[in-house]
Amino acid sequence: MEDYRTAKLSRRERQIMDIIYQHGQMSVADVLENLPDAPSYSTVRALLRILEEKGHLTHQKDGPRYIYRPTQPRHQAGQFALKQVVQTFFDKSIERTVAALVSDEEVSDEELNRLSKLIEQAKKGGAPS
Amino acid sequence: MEDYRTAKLSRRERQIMDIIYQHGQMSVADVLENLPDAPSYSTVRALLRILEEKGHLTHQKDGPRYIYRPTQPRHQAGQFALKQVVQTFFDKSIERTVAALVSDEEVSDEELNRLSKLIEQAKKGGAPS
DNA sequence: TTATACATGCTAAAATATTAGCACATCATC
DNA sequence: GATGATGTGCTAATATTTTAGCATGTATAA
Repeated sequence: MEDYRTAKLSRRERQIMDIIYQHGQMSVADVLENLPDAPSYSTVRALLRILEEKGHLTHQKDGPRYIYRPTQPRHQAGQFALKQVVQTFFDKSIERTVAALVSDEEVSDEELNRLSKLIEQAKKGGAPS
Repeated sequence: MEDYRTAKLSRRERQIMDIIYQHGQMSVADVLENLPDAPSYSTVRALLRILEEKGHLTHQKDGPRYIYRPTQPRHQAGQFALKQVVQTFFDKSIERTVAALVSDEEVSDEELNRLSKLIEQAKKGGAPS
């Protein structure tokens, strides 16, 4: 399976994929609403059709309208996307990436505690170094 | 300042920005080597010129040749890119993002320990919840 | 049932991105 | 200083993306 961001997607196509991944599944009208510099309804439909042809989306019917969703599972696409960011901006270092995550936002102590637990669990469960 | 992934960049333009962010700075030949489905030398030069016009790159001379580097600092671009991935694939949850980071790779215990320290420091130094 | 709103199927025009080619400059080397 | 290798500046053709429009189907409500 391939990262759709590595795939040969055009600007609009990528925008649409991002939006649909964020929301899970969407109708044409939903996509149109969430698309910056929104083009026409026809335009969005054309792009969705192309993305389906390329294998990145499927649709099912919901009454008269189509509901589109990604073919690749969200968690998998997320792993790829994350990996690419880590590689591009953080020298493939998970540590630097996490540092950026906890420094940027105002992360609550509560959330930091949950992160600690998370890492403790990884220590127990994960592969030995 | 804006995320260059949100900006109106074409497929090739984005590829090039990613490659240059990853390496810091590059000559035309360097970019060409690292570009998938490599086009011609002329093509790469044209794209670099466009990216410079759009304000995403600058160049300086290194003897006879141009060395290109991003105008936006890497750490800043990284923050934006990371944020977008967190929003698109992990419901804006830092916790889920970190979970994905430590689950995907074989992360060493050593690295996990460093992560623990990192988070402890964030608890002390960060803004109170 | 019939009119209306809203959906898709298909086609084609317009805009943009992608690419290559030619002319000219610059550096290193003989 | 001539010559070849390797740069850039600029221009134009090609391919792709992006867009809209018209014809047609389908659910809904009067």
